[in-house]
Amino acid sequence: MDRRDAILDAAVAIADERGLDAVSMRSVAERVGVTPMALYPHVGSKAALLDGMIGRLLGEMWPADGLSPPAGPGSGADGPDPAEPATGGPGATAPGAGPPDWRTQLAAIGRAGRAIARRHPWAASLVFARPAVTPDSVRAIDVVYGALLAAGVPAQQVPRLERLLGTVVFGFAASEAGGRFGPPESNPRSTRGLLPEGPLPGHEALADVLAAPADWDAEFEADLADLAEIIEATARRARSEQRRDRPAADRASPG
Amino acid sequence: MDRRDAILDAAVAIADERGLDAVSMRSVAERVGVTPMALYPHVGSKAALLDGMIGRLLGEMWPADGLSPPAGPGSGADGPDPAEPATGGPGATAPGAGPPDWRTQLAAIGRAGRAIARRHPWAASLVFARPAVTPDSVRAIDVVYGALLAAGVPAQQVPRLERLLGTVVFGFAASEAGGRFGPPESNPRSTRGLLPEGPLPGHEALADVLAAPADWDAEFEADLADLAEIIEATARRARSEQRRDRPAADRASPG
DNA sequence: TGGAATGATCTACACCGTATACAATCTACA
DNA sequence: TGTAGATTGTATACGGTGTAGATCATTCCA
Repeated sequence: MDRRDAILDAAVAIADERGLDAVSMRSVAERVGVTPMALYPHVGSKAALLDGMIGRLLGEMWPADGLSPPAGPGSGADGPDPAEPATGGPGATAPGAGPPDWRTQLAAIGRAGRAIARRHPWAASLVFARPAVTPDSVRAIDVVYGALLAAGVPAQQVPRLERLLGTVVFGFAASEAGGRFGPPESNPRSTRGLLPEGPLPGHEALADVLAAPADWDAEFEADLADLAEIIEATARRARSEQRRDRPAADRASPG
Repeated sequence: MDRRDAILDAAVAIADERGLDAVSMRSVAERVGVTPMALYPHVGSKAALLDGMIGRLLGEMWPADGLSPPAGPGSGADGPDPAEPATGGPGATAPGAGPPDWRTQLAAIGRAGRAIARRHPWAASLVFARPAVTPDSVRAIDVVYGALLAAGVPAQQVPRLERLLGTVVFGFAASEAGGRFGPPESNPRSTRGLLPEGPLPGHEALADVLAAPADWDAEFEADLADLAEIIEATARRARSEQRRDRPAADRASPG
């Protein structure tokens, strides 16, 4: 194995076990069995090491060979794969069936993203904190592009919807991991949680709903369904406009 | 002014000027004119200080007096308010007009959130990194609840859609600030950007679109419009189901 | 007037990222 | 086979970090 990969693995393992703050050049070096300064020829800097860590995670999603998804939930990623609601990999297909339709494909990609973020709770916020332009992420984005095009989304809108999808998936995961979604009363470790003084008509009207515990799996699925609805509406709108513009002609690329 | 507020102001100012990494107990203390350890009785710890900073920002959004939005674009938030595309405050109304409809209200809240995140680029990622349950954020959430209820969203779905809205707005802002959206070639500060080896059919099919520069303002507006569409579809669905369940009766609160 | 509480200070500790200088090992070519 | 060059690891050191601990000044209330 490449020395760089060993370093990245050590860093990911430390982050999983003791949190992202525990990832220091010294701790990683110690785990690899080397002096801190020995890491620099391989990773360049601490920031580049963090970049490499998220790249490594996206590598879990699309192992190495291009577009094909992993064979199954335990295909050598990083240990047992607990409690995934639906599919194993981002593009998982029943063997022998045709190519998956864009809905199941996008939903699977979204679920895979959240699954990774749950396995590595430190990752989601990193995705927002630094540009993600590693080869692995480019590959992942390309698959999403393909699914959106297959759904009939016009090319103009595809990059935007890809970004929106990523924002929702990783934003959801980051909120889950960071505690943004947690109710205040479950977080009594500080003097926070004191309510504002003014009236809160919205909260009062929703008292019943807010009292019930939330089901995050269900909420994520509902968000995915809403995103699919957006995609479908966009495709539908494009189809009707195209029909109106050119009733029965071949389409030429504009511009 | 409370000493705590002065500390928070100093921290925010430092983050605005020199980035979040420049916010240290020592730098903040120096700006306040005090020893580092003197901060601890007021803010507790560095983590709590960061919490307080994002609370302070949400305080910009809803100044102090409960639900009423700021009177106009320059109503004393934090100085001049540069380059806002549409409205001034989250609930801005033309004076004398009726209460704003939920669409403009939600759009204004979203724009205000993004505007804050642009003024303080370090903030958006912090929102994801730590739980946001300050009094100010509770107040902000309450306004969103009200708008969603006014749109006709059933109570069951209101908290989820509020979270989805916040995820999209802050996720967009964090991506903008963190560089997740930036094209790789505009980020040449490292040896990243090397493309994967396999084919990228999606990118090839979208070559024209990807070559054009993106308009982030327009993209944000499009995302807001899509969210509004989701909200409307949810409300519409709920109305039709309700009509089917109780053909001509007064509605009683369920549960 | 006398505690007690609060706020601020000083010192110190363990840790951080990494610049710099140097030694060891491996590679490629004469 | 010998040697130059590159690559990889080490040792040391510097300036920075958050904060525990002890101490001192001020202020407020009994």
